[in-house]
Amino acid sequence: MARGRRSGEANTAAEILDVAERLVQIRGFNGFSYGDVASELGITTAALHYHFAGKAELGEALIERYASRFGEALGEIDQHGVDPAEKLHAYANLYLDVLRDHRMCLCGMLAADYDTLPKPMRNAVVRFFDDNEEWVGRVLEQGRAEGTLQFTGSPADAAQMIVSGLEGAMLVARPYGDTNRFESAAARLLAGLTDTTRARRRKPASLA
Amino acid sequence: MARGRRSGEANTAAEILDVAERLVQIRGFNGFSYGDVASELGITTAALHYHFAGKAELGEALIERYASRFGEALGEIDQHGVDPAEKLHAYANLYLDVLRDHRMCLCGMLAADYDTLPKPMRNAVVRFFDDNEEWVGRVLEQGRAEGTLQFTGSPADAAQMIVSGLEGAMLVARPYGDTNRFESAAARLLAGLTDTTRARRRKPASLA
DNA sequence: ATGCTTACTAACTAATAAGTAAGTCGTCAA
DNA sequence: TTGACGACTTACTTATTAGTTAGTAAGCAT
Repeated sequence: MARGRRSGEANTAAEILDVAERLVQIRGFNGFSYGDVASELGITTAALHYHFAGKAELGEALIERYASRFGEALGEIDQHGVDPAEKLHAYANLYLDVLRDHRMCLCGMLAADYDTLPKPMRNAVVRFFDDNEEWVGRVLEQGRAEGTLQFTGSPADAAQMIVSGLEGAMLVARPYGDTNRFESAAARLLAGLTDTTRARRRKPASLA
Repeated sequence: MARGRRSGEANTAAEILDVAERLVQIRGFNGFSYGDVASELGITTAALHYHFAGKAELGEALIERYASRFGEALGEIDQHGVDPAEKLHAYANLYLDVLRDHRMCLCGMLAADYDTLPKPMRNAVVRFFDDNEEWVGRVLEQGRAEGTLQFTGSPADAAQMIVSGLEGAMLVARPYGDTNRFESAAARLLAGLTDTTRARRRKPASLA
């Protein structure tokens, strides 16, 4: 035990990730520095460089951990939630929990910063969305097969709208500091799939 | 005339806003510097400070101009678009035009950066969303009155979902570099309002 | 022609940024 | 008990940041 020298005695790498994660979710990847993280933990920036070679590597580790936790949460929903509609609500609640912490989704924030990110981080961000959409798509497919969910077009397409809709609802809710805004938008987003009075087979409306 | 001394002879303040606007939309407010703008225009950062006291003031001017242009575009839709459903599609196309330029909505981007913004910029960002939601809300109200648009709850609530849904669709589409992603999500978002078993075709507009 | 204003530049500064090299201190395995 | 290792710190460097100060060239009004 007590492998470190610091008072807290805990796993410094994990603490760095905790602080950096919160800062990215609140301030964006270009809105925080190694100095911010270090001073909050009472260590030096050199210590950060010891654990994570650079900001790029820290960022990668951040997404990796976030995605894996998110994946675990999805697994838990799969185990507990029976009804696809319930699964979707549980999924939206994952976002709500983040928002309640006054945070943006890590990857939603990084999507905004996308053009400034190192390539490995970019790839990891896209993978996060891919994985999420795949999971939501499977739930939608299941719901349609069971007859409890209705939507037009492919499950993948509908999943894209759900995921990006939730991300957008978080994005806009934060400036208002109002979780109700998110809850209302999320509910409306999902209502379109569970409302049985909605049309069943309409032509795929096109923009423009 | 020819009040400036630079070769291009044009309005430097407007050029600064043009460059800064693009940089914010692509890289975020913390992802560009006075130096970036200045070097792109072939002037010094001191010249930027002459026109805009600081980054905060530049940011304010950016939002003000963007919001006013957006407001003009909404006014044009009001003049030309008869049908509320068409208005909504025209509204979504405003976003699509931005995305085609590989940009995020200025205020969507600033919503991500919100916690790091000076207070005047924060207020201006919220005002942008308020104005947009108000406009969309009015269109929804009109559509419901005409019977061409259907939705539950208040128009303001539904407008919130539309606006944040479109912002999210832009946010997520950019990492994929795929405007189709946005178009598909936007169409689906609006389909929920126009697409019911009752309204198969839009009826002739009885109101302007 | 003189002075005022506009639109800048050159040349700084102080603060912060990420990153590096070398050394220190405690723990553990042999 | 020693010496390797892990987890740091001290003390830097180099680049970039926003911002300032003083000066200057050109045009305009009087």
